[in-house]
Amino acid sequence: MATGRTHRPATRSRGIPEATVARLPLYLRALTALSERSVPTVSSEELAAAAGVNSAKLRKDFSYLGSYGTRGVGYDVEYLVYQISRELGLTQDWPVVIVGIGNLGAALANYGGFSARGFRVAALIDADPAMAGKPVAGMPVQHTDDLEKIIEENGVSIGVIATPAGAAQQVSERLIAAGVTSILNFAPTVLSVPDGVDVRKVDLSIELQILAFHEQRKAGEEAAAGASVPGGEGVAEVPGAGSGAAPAAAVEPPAGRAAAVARKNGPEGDVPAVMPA
Amino acid sequence: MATGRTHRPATRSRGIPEATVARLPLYLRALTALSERSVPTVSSEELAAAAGVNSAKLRKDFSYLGSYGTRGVGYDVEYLVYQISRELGLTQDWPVVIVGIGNLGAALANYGGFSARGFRVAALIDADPAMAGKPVAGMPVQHTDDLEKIIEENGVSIGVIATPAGAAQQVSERLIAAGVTSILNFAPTVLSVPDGVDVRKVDLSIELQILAFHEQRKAGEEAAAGASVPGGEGVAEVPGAGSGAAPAAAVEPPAGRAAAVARKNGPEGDVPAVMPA
DNA sequence: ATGTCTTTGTGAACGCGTGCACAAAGATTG
DNA sequence: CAATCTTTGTGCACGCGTTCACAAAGACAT
Repeated sequence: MATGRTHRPATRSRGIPEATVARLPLYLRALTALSERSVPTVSSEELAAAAGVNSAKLRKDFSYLGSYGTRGVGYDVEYLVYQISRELGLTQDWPVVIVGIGNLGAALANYGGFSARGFRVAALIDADPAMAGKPVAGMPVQHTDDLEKIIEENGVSIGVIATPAGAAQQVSERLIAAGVTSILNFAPTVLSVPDGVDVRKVDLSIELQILAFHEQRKAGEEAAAGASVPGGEGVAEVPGAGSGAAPAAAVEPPAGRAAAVARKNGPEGDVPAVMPA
Repeated sequence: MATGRTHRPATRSRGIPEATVARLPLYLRALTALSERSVPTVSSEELAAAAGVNSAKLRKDFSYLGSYGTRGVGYDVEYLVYQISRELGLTQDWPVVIVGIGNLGAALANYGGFSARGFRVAALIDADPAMAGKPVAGMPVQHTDDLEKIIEENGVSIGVIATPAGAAQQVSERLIAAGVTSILNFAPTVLSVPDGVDVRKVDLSIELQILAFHEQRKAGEEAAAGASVPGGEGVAEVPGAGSGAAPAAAVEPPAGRAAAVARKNGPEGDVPAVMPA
């Protein structure tokens, strides 16, 4: 999953553990699918399988919401859909703004999943004057100058940041000053926000790096365990055809402990692309 | 953060806790920024602040990697950058494929963060024949028919799925059969994969739902605590101008316990958009 | 009405992650 | 070389989250 956790640690909300809250949308999705197939009831076992979790965990999660099941039968699908929706606040309409209409921002604006669940894109905002007025996803992009006005007029409390990293902190401050109290941040930066403001982070490159870690570990284990293909430097014609991955080129050797003290910009030369990692 | 966790629970890899691994990319980013500014060393306190974590946590995290600091001084930036890069496997080149070149897939292809950190987009794959050959991010889209061939020829072990929900499971199976062992899934579905395959999930609508939960809770607390604005149904002229959010319309009342048994498609009518939630 | 069978709801144990607080280590100064 | 000061590395305790396992509750059959 590509979701980091930037949350106040404890503050168990109304007794519902944070971990449980994070799973409720998962259950809701599975239940919605069942509802569409007109399935009247489900057991914890079935629903857990559909959501990809342990059935005991699911039952405990639901127990925090109340006793909504019937022993010997299971859970009423429609009823549970409503209860979870209500608990998550999806029975309300949440206007959101997307700031930063680049590749990602435009994709988010076009993403159907938002409107499908009670989230209404109230406005698209970008700092580029050339973007102003341009329609994206059937909606004219507005300029950053009007950010505060837009937030207040629409009663927006949730903001999505899809700007380059450099602009994210400042944008978040303006959003918060205007009344936003929840932020979904796609920019690869750590946002510092005052207490009471929730930030959730989606960072694509971090997710890939975590995968790379496990991938490397797998490759290492494999090499260590089965001592097959012993010819270390053997010329592999078709690299990794089949199982094991085949990393292509090695990069940048050590560089010596505290050697390079004042190097202007190391060989790792991160020329910041559209959105630097 | 917008990252769910779909991971084998324990299996502490080589003694490095999963939670630590998830933070390493964060440290790496902060360190890279310092490196670019030619800062030679940092204390755990400074680096922790830059990464947005507790300094004790950071030191403990680094202790899993080894003793790379110098007491009384701090950590050598360049050296630490290398060590973390190596630990994460970023000193290798990781070819990835992106499957599903819709709005999101195209945005991902254009996203600079990938190539900036050792991840090379080896191919873009889409099931739509009309897309085949079309250039996206300076690279021709290839058809799904060639998926296996592409994976094997390029030694790809990491796949990114950005297809509609309905296609994701099947795509994952083909990727895995062809040799992919790590998947970053943007489709709103629970993928079931064999042991040994890592899946990380990025789900935009889930992140928003979690924010909505907290947002609702804040609004509730506010209403409960400060009994100001007592006129429950009072007509708010400018909704939520300033602090509290202003949810607009209420949706779908209860529906009565086990009443609606066999409803074809509830009022929640989820007409699946481009990417259904 | 009684018994059986299914499935929930939860008490309890365990393990991981976090954060405090401090001793050990090394740099630096006199 | 000794004293002081800074900062790391970690032992320990605490709390959250997960999982097991089972008693209680209700449906259903007889």
